[in-house]
Amino acid sequence: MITIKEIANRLGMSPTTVSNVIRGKTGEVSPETIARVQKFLEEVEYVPNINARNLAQNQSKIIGVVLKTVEERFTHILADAFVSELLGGIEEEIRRAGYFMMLYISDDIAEILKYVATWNVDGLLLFWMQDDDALRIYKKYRKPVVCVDTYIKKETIDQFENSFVNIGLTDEQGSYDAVSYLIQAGHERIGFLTDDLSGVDMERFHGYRRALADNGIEYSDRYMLTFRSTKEDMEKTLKRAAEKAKKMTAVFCCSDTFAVMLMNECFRQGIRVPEDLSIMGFDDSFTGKLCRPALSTVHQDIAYKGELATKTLFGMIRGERPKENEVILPTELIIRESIQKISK
Amino acid sequence: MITIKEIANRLGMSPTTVSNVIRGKTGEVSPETIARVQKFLEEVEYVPNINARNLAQNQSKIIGVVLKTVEERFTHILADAFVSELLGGIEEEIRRAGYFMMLYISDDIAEILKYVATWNVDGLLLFWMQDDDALRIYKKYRKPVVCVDTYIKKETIDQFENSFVNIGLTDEQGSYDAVSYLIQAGHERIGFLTDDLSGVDMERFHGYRRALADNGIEYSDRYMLTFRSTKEDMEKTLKRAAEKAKKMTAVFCCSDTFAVMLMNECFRQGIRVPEDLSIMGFDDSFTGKLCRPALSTVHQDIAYKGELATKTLFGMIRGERPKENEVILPTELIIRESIQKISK
DNA sequence: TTGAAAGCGCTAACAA
DNA sequence: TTGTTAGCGCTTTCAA
Repeated sequence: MITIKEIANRLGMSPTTVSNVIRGKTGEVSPETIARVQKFLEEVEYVPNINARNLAQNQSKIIGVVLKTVEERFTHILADAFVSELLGGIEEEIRRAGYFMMLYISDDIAEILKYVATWNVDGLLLFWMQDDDALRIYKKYRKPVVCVDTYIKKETIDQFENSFVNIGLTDEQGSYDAVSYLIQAGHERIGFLTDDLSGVDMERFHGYRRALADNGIEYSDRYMLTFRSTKEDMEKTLKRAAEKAKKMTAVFCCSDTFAVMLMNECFRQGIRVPEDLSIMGFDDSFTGKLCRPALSTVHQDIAYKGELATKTLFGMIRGERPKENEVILPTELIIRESIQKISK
Repeated sequence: MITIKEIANRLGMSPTTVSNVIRGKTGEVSPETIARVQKFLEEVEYVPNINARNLAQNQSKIIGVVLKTVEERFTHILADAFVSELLGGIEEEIRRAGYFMMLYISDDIAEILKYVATWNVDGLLLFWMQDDDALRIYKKYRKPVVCVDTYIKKETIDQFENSFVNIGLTDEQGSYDAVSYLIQAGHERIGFLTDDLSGVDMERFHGYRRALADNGIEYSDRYMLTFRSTKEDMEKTLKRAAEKAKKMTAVFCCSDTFAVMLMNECFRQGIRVPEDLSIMGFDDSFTGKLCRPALSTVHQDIAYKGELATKTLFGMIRGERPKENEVILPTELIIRESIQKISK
């Protein structure tokens, strides 16, 4: 690969001039020189060494995308429909901005911080962070960060010195709407399916509880259906959840992925959907759109969420202070076939 | 961020010594020094600047993953179930090896080459390349490359100087098996659904043709069902494909994604699956596993394919010459519910 | 308008 | 066993 120095030699000028042309600092270069250099650059197909540039400029043109995963997850996190749709939106925005995406997947915040520092990443996209994790990252990192689907305490936000930004969703309301619909349809024994009752799922749980309460239905722990989504436990706990669900008439699931998995487990166990059990999902991801019976779910625009988060991040990188520290995207209830009206 | 030089100053020793400790070149350093340095490194939480290291060593610790996409694809390529499962396998292997993954998505080989050169990527994973594209990349790049699902001409292989490696599949046989099964089940008017009749799909088409021929069924163009998978055309051409399929009793699809989309379009148009139309997929991806009626399909181990490709690449990076320039992974026919036996 | 020179943080050849 | 020094390719300040 040819270097600037070499080009300068061959053209009989200084590296500075060549560099100036390359970087479009053309105010300081005469038109003829510009033309000569540009012509030559094309001839030799010059490609800059980004490591050298980054070192000199103390930047990286990399956006770090941080996915906290659990060890031994039942499938790789990238294979999840929700995640991959989200990443699609993000990748496209990053590419459009002339940046590069680097994925940091780990269950260990310290490790992620190490990667981010070592690559000198220009901006960070954080997903589903727990309270202190986002703050820990920010405290060390001190460059633009945008969170997605992150609920943190008021006190924690204050420590962010006005630079906490989250792209969220009307999780509570979305789940409230969905569960209310189930209740309108005659259901009372409504399960709640999750694998980790925190963050987003906790909000959805609140919505679920509120809908029950508003309709005078008493909540009971028996309605909690919980997966352990490791390779080892998934099958077992899925099976158990479906069995437990036999005592109910409907289940609200915290994601379409889970809803569809439950649906399939039901088929396996001879539980008919929706005749024996109504199922409601959340996300309206690709998976959910294509299953049968078609899944009723809480729609969100997944790819747009990723796009918006990325755009917001680039705004901050350009030095714009975000107007608000939270953007809450809407949800919409979509009714398809997986829910049956029943008479009490 | 603290630098090696700074550390050396504070410890009253030379940068070389510190660097040697960091890189585990401990043969040349006394135990006491090692201990002192290591203790200090932890104290100050030293993180190397990877740009500087890469510049000095002329490497990058990056594996480039090249996905050639079409402009205005109907969904982002990352959102495809097959792609995301594959990437899952790859990402995990790359991470395990202590490398980093960078995605290069473009419809333009020249652009991809630019990225690869600019980042000085240590190895390249190429997918579904057309004949000359893989060669063009290799010719310029001249570092380890592993292709996945790439069919190229014999002459082209020769130009690779023994360093062409492909991880492939028994595409032709897999499709032959599937279509043969359909024929055994009494089908004769069997459609073939693809969006781009080249590479992998072309092989599958060969298998389809061979199965027809072996059973004395004449092929006709009328059986070709073709999507145009851009945002604009997808819906329209999907609709048309389903309509065309009304004249058939079965359709073999080149991917589960397409199979499931067709299935849904059928529901929309009131075509019952499998009563009116049997559908066979290919890949056995997550999407296909969860739809109803459960999809009959040609199974392949997608994540493993990614893993194997990545492992092979790392072998080459370590300087091992690959034993063979092609590994062909097996397929297996999986019969679920989307196919109906019919009497002729 | 152009060029010389220092420096980004690290590695590596060589000397001590 | 440790240190000196040059250099990776680029940017940037400052002088010409």
